[in-house]
Amino acid sequence: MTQADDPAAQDEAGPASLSRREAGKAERRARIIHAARELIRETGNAGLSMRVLAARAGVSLATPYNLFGSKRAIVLALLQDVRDFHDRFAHLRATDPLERIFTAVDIQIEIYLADPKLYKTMWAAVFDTSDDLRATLWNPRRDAFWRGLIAEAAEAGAVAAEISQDWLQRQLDHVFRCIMLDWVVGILPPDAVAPAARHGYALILKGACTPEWRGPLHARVLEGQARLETLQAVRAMPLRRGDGKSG
Amino acid sequence: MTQADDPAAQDEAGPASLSRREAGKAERRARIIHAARELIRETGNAGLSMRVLAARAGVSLATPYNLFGSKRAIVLALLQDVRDFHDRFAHLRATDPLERIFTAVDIQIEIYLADPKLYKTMWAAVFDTSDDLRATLWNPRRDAFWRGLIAEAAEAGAVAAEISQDWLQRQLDHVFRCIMLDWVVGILPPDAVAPAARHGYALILKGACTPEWRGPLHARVLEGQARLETLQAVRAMPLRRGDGKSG
DNA sequence: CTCGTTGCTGAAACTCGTTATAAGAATCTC
DNA sequence: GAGATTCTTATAACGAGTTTCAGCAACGAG
Repeated sequence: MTQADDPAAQDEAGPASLSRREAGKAERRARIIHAARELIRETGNAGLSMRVLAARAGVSLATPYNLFGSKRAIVLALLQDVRDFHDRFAHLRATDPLERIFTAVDIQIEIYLADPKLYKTMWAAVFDTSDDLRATLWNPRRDAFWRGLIAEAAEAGAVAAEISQDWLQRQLDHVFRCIMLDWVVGILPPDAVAPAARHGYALILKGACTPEWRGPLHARVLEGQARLETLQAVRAMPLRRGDGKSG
Repeated sequence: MTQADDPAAQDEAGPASLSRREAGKAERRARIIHAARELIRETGNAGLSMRVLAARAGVSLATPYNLFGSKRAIVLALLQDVRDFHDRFAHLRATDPLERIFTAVDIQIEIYLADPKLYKTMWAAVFDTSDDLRATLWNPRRDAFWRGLIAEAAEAGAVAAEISQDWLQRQLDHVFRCIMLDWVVGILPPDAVAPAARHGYALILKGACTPEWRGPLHARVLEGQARLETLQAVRAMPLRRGDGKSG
């Protein structure tokens, strides 16, 4: 749907300065990434074996290891170009600084849920504790983005001055990550992801806000609860199995 | 499938009621669990291979798979007997219903941090998304315990009536789990785990509490921040400076 | 005691991620 | 263009988790 095969999307600077050797490597890298995305989309998490990936990318088995280091690094490399998110967020104008935070969360979740096979695999790689690749994910840009949103909210007087913005962001991130994890393993159904995230964010932000913002945030908490309960009620309804897919 | 549902398999209190066959299985199970704990304590996460484990437990390689199903199931089985926690918590008397919640968190963290090798491995297994074993961890007892604490707090008028206790508990759990994850992968140093958890819990509970409890919870948020900043300051201090407690 | 069942053993095999190694091709340097 | 460097390729191998299967010992019931 997005730029699935866009090899030029990853080099941001000097295209002419690349030696031929480096250009070859970059092209092989792109082929591997492309093949990985395809394979994950086709067969899901389990379908991505390094041997199949190498064959699909038209390289030897050793090459992905030379260029990326490990399978997990390849999967995490897919996460890099989520700049789609920043584009979509840049187009957004909201006066309410807290509204901006909630919208950012929504956009992010929408992107992930639109391609479950791919992003479930990627988030599973995020929660992999085996090797030491967290620096890849702890993107400074991503961090800076959220910290900026919180700083804006603080400047607007929504977040209390004595609250540590760094730790506020971390706690929000905890909620987000665990909700993603629950989605990946199937505890949380897709349509509950956004409400659950909004509920958690509202709860934490309500704990960190100035008195005059308590009302709106409390309303958001209740709204999140209401949506979640509606979903659970629908799901608990047993016999209403009217999802006959014809064709 | 075969057995797979033997609720009190590890309980050695009732030997008479078990048939000899079941007793043998239970004893093998216990040996495997024991060997697993030993091996993890000795060599850490990576040192636990199924072949070594089987040899140490004095069983064949196939037996752990017969009795548990997978390596991950064995590691998660270690998590079952944290009844140590319930014992320690039962001895505790606190009038403040929120104080009880924070103390429960502290006790739990204390148990985990006291045996890092073992519990880092176990928590890593919790975050493993490969197979479908979440039911093992989503212990109904554990859930009921926390839900009970929150219900007590609600009865005492600390948690607002219109707040969903189920989702409040889930959001608290999100913070707890992600903090554990950050500890496992090394993002969060051991001495920051408890303050970070208290900070997150205070923030969320403050977002869910009744007006009269805002003050104490706000104080807890600030206290958590202060402890975290102290730790960061200590850590940022280069070591050539006299580290001793200069009076 | 006898027979059928249960389930462990031992060994082999399979898949997967990862590494090692030798050979050879492409690229850079002069 | 010749030599040196760098990287890919092909293939084998290792160790890991997991499965399979024949053989056999222990167990439960009659």
